[in-house]
Amino acid sequence: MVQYLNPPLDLSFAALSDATRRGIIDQLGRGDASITSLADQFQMTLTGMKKHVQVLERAGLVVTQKVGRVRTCKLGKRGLKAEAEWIEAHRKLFEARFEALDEIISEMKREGSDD
Amino acid sequence: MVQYLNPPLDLSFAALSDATRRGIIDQLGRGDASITSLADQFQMTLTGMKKHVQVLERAGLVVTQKVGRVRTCKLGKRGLKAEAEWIEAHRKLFEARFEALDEIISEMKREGSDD
DNA sequence: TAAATACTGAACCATCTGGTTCAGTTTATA
DNA sequence: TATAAACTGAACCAGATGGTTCAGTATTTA
Repeated sequence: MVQYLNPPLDLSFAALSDATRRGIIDQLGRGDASITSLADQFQMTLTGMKKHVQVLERAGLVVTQKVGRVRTCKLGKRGLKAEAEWIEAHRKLFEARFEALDEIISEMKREGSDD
Repeated sequence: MVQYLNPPLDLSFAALSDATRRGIIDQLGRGDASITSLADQFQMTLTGMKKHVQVLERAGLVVTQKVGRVRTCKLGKRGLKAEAEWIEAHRKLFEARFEALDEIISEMKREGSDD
């Protein structure tokens, strides 16, 4: 058996699998925001929004800081590097597979039906 | 409120959030495989593996075809384009944010403490 | 044609998810 | 100092997830 463990990828892909959370990232790209303002924008309770932000925080995509009674959320420095790398590496795998198929198909066309 | 809906991204990011499923993609990059061979490699019941493959199939990342009693799994033509695009677009957002911060910091250093 | 192989579907299970409400606590503001 | 604002935590809920077992069906193979 082969082991494929990468907890940070698990957490960040899971975080990105929800449209609201992708929207929060979008929003934070336009400027830092409080839990309240995010909750307003996404028409959700404060508690609900807090949970989403926590998911993003555990994935390292967002960092928060509480000053006074306001918790400000911003994009994390960690960014999406690891995710981009996984995706790009595997895009190549996908493409390589199709090239291999294309070769086989061309081969078959050249030789008639074989194998 | 803003609406951020993109069902395919939901499905594919969710599919990618599991290490076993990322491993299956890895494996299919090295060649097509039956449910049985995947179940062996990942030490899982056939039924369990079938579910994982179904998740990947619904996300469009894998296609399968049953010939005789064997179901062969291969990487889907759809690939990871949409996912790569989302990630790249948002990596830029992350970076832009930090550049903005850097500017503010430099500004503050130049002018002493202000604002 | 009998036995083995490969899959499939239903049912179950514990845990996680995406939301809620309600009852606090802490911090500003009038 | 009383009230409002912003958050927090616990508890609940329905439904999804990641696995399992068990009982089939369909297809090879001996």
